[in-house]
Amino acid sequence: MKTIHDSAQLQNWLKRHQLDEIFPPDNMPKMRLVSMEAGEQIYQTGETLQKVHILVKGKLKIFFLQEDGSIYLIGFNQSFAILGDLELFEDYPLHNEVAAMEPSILIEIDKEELLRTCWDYPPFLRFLIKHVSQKFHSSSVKANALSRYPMESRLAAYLLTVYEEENQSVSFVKTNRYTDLANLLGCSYRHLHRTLQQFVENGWIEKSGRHIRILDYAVLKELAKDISYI
Amino acid sequence: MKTIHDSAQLQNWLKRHQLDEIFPPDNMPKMRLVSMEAGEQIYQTGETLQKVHILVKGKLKIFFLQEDGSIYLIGFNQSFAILGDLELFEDYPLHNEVAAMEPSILIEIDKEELLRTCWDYPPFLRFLIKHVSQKFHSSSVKANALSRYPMESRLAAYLLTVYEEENQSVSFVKTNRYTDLANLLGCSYRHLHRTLQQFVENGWIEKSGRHIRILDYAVLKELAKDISYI
DNA sequence: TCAATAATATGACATATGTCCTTTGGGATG
DNA sequence: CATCCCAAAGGACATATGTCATATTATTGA
Repeated sequence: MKTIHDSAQLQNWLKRHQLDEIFPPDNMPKMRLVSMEAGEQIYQTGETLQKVHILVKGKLKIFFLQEDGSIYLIGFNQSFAILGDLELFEDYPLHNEVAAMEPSILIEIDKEELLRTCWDYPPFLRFLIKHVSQKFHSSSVKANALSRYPMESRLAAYLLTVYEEENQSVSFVKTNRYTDLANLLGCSYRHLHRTLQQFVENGWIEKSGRHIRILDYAVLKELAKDISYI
Repeated sequence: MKTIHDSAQLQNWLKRHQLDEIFPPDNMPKMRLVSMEAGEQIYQTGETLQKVHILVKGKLKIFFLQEDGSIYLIGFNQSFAILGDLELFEDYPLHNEVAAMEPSILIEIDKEELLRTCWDYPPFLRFLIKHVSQKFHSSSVKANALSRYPMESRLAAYLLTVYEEENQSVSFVKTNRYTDLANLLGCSYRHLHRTLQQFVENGWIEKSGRHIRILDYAVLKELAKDISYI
């Protein structure tokens, strides 16, 4: 993560996402513009929140890291998102790990600084409420969907999401270790494998090592129902 | 739901739960104190939020009602809780149904009134953020737990929760139609029945019609792991 | 390059859960 | 009281998913 020393650009981003409206003009918190390269990660697991980040450009992947090291995909953030909003007023230990999927630009604000300047600024507080409410809503809808569909559907949904979000151009889904994918989908490695193989046998995907090519987009879409990892 | 015309008592509740601190003293929203009898329900499903309620005394049961009529238990609220906080700034159609489990007292505030008076009042906004964040957190922890344990555990957790929350004195769990319970637990009627029967065979519960008596509290507790419906 | 290690691939079997169908019992209703 | 109906109870079987063991392949480090 590198700091971009360019206050004009910072102003630009603030304007573009109407962030200038949520901070008190006469008491702006100090912020830094930072860039992340594709693949770069912010590790925060276990600690308490120190900095709040606002994604203004690029795409992020959000993980949930468990004690045993296994990883769950939570979702993707694109163009605009806030990281750390939930933990701003409540000191939960962080569980999320964030990785940039493409070169991304974020605004970084120190938590204490943000609280000091915006503690009493209603537009900021309303902004926060809106975002947390939205997160809550989409997360419960997602959780509900995830828990009631079979692996087949969840896998289809996952493949489509990653395919669409990550590298449509290549029409390949690159996975990490399949063990991680299994954890992410909430099933055993064995079962993931079985299901993948079944997809291959049905001609829906093509698989070589950790590369998966989507062959029948429509069928997967049908299988995925309304599940979405976004 | 009956209105309690007693402004002294209202003041009393506001003080007791430190609610006087979250409303602007010079611009208090109009509120009504209302009482609910045990068993009484507030139907809100499908509509958009009109009123916000703050539970100040008693106990509430929160359900989620689906289009097909099936009902899912979301949890219980006791002594103090806010209903409608999520929908205050975002117009989601309501899905929750609320029933009083014992005589309860709530403060009722019209949504528009609340927004008009507190829109710019930071203490109220911060109060809201805190509560929504907490809800979010506990709900994702719960969802995670629920999705990864077998029915046996979820059933045990459910029985214990209802037992503890609802009528410990009688040591009976009264259920509604078992079909509803099955939906609530996210399984088929058949499977619920099978699992209940297995509990009976193991001597953990005693079952006659829709009454279930808990016999082995400890074993169920062990089974329930960290699942909680509260 | 080769051995050591980690990850993938797969078979066999057990368990969890769903679907379908039939029977039974209790309460509502005429 | 007889009848009807809904929900409970349960049998039979199918499918989804997990566990364990083992073989195969890829990766890495000396």
